[in-house]
Amino acid sequence: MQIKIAIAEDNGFLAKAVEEKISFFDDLKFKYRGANGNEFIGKLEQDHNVDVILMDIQMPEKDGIATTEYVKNKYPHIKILMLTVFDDDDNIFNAIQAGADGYLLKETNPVELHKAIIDVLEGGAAMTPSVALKTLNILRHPEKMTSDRVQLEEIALSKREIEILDQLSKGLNYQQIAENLIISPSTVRKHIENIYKKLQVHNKMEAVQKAMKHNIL
Amino acid sequence: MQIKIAIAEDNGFLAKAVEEKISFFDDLKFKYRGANGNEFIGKLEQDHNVDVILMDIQMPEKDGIATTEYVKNKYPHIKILMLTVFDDDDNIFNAIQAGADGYLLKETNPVELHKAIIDVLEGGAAMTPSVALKTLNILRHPEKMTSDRVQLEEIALSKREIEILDQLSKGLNYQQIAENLIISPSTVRKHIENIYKKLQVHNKMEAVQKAMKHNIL
DNA sequence: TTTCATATACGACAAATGCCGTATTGATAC
DNA sequence: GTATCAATACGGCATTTGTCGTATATGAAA
Repeated sequence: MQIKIAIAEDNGFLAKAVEEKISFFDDLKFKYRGANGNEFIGKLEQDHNVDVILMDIQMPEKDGIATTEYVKNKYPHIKILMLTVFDDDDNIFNAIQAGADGYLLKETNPVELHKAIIDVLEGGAAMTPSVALKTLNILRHPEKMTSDRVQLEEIALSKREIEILDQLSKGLNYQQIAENLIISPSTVRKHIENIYKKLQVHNKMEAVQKAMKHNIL
Repeated sequence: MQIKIAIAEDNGFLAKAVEEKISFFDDLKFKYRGANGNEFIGKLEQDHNVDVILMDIQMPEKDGIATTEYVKNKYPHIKILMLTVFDDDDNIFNAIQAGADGYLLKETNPVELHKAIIDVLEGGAAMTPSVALKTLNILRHPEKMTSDRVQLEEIALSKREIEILDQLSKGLNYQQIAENLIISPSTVRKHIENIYKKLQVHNKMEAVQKAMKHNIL
């Protein structure tokens, strides 16, 4: 028996790309697509013999979060995989609250998409590593969940800089960080100098505070 | 460059099995194993040139959670993957709080283990679908998180000390704090000296981190 | 009443930090 | 093919911090 899949996605090109990924696998069958939340729900009401829905978040009329909420309420057995370009905390959190069974980024390759579909049908959850990381971060800072959770402007720290900032936040000094990362203390200092410039701060504590506020740490 | 892997696992057979899984891949290199938390930490102190640690939870002497906490504090750059048979909410939650970068069940096959190792090294998080599901469930019921959990021993800081620590945490220096509290910088320094003694730390960042951990701030 | 904790304050010294240069290499972008 | 960025690395210098020791005043606890 083939797994029946429906797509909710406004962008025609992206929808086609996803359809194509699905077509690679014999056990997957694309049924229909809705170009926005309301249109999709309309089609679903007509034909709800669907196993998995691949849902975009940003859609006109009714967005993916609201649509997920509606569908999960009326057809709780249908699995929903969010498939989106947005991987910010807010969207992830809201999608989970709405009842999504997984959260994938659009760059996900066909094999991973296939695996994710199987995973959710077997009762698990699926997420790309970067999203998994964000859910862990939310779990690590429960106090932030209740609060407003306003998304601040992105601050572009490099991977190395975040690594160093993380160690700074633990109270390690330049020497120790240098040893851990197997680089020279001079380099650590230079990295920190650059971090300060980017965050517009002037000492370790301010840097860590600002980073936490922006959910970088 | 090969990825250097250490294992913390008390059961010899299971440790061997994991070693074997690792040996399938040319880009992975097994370095050493500790049969309990303390033994493992001993070896790690000798040789911390390790990229990823595969950590069991249930171990004598010092369990995987406590060991993870210790390692993450001293070597925050080293990635830790929990590899265990327990997939209950408490263990998952505690492992995440301790700083684990991923949570895999022992039945994980070599290919998935390999992918998980790559994922965490690339800065993501890795988890098996059933665990991912549990984290989503925890996120869906945040009210359970606020409940007691683990209350750490009380630490008796005076009112003045807390006041100073609070300002420290904002990134203010001695001079600024002195002005705010209308006392001499010398006094601020002495207070901070006393705070360090009480918290058994040696710099601002550690003091603030410890205070936050104990809900003083 | 005497001890203890707290808050106040200063001096000295070594270590760490913040801030300014400059410079090379490799990867990515245009 | 060149410009930009990330990561690496060093030197210098003023400031800040961490750790001593010492000291006085006050209120609470023993």
